[in-house]
Amino acid sequence: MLKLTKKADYGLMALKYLAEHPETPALSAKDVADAYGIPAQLLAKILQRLTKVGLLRSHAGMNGGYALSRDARQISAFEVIHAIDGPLFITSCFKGEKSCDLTPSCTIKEPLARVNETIAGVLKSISIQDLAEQEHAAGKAHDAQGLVSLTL
Amino acid sequence: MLKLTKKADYGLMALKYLAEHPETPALSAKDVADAYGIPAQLLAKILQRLTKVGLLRSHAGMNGGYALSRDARQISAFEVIHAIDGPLFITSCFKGEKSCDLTPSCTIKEPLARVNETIAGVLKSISIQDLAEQEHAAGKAHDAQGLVSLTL
DNA sequence: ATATTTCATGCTAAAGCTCACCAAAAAAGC
DNA sequence: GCTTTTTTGGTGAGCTTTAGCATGAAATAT
Repeated sequence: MLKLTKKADYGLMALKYLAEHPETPALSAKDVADAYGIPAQLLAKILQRLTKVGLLRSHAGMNGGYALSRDARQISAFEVIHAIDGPLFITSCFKGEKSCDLTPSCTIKEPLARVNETIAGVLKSISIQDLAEQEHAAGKAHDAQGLVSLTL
Repeated sequence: MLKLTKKADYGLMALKYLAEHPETPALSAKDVADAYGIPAQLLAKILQRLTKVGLLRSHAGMNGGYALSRDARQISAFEVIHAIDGPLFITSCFKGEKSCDLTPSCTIKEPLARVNETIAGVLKSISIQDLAEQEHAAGKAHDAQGLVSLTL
């Protein structure tokens, strides 16, 4: 449980791949799909969505493809996940703005909302660049330390 | 996305309700279901599972029902969620022990595993007692502060 | 014994996710 | 201008998960 969808995984992988190849002006959806062995059609849709929200810049035609619209350091994992999977709510209660449909007694959501914000904060603190660096510097101890406080 | 199931919600609500009524020796599934307006049959299954993992103690027969097997302070939200929804994995990659099925190139899972542990840590730091107190002391500033560190 | 309640299954809809197919528009190269 | 490459958009089928219901068996207090 509490896992994100394959779409989000694919999206993160694709952005990481783009971040690792800054020299090429654009990479096609098929290039990325082949590199990771993920379904091309599905990845295409994902990249389209990421383009629509402004994380990617698309270029049609030959030698076209996708490229990051910002520096990899400026794109958080949270943005990617949010763009693909929608708003993240840990409780299945609030599906929008209003609270529980029939149960006004869902007294759980308040404390869990804090948890929600904490998780969001963690994901916001991780950039695509972090994901890309992870591979090159596998096992290398990293000095950067994100501290997240949770107040109940 | 990234939301837990209604079952987990119901489970947390039920345990919180039990924690709020320590005077009664046992509460039936129907009592809890009626109190929150959640389907009784579904809640029964959830409580059965929580009993099986040892979080609850069941008592059959008349005036029977369920009761916490430990102090509410000793039961974490993580245990409840884990018991109901199974192990929490943020990536859809590792479905067990082995990594990605066809893609050995899922270079995302390592950094996300850290996120996973962080979230688990947050959930472990929250007890049923915390949930129960939340209602009585709504708006009251709480001194306890759980600190979770995330090292990328 | 009997009524009440938990326990243990199995089953059926409903929803979401994954993935594939197809046609159309855009841009570059010949 | 035509072809090729690539994005864009719609649609639908197969699958898994989830939510909820129904039913019967075991346990227990009165």
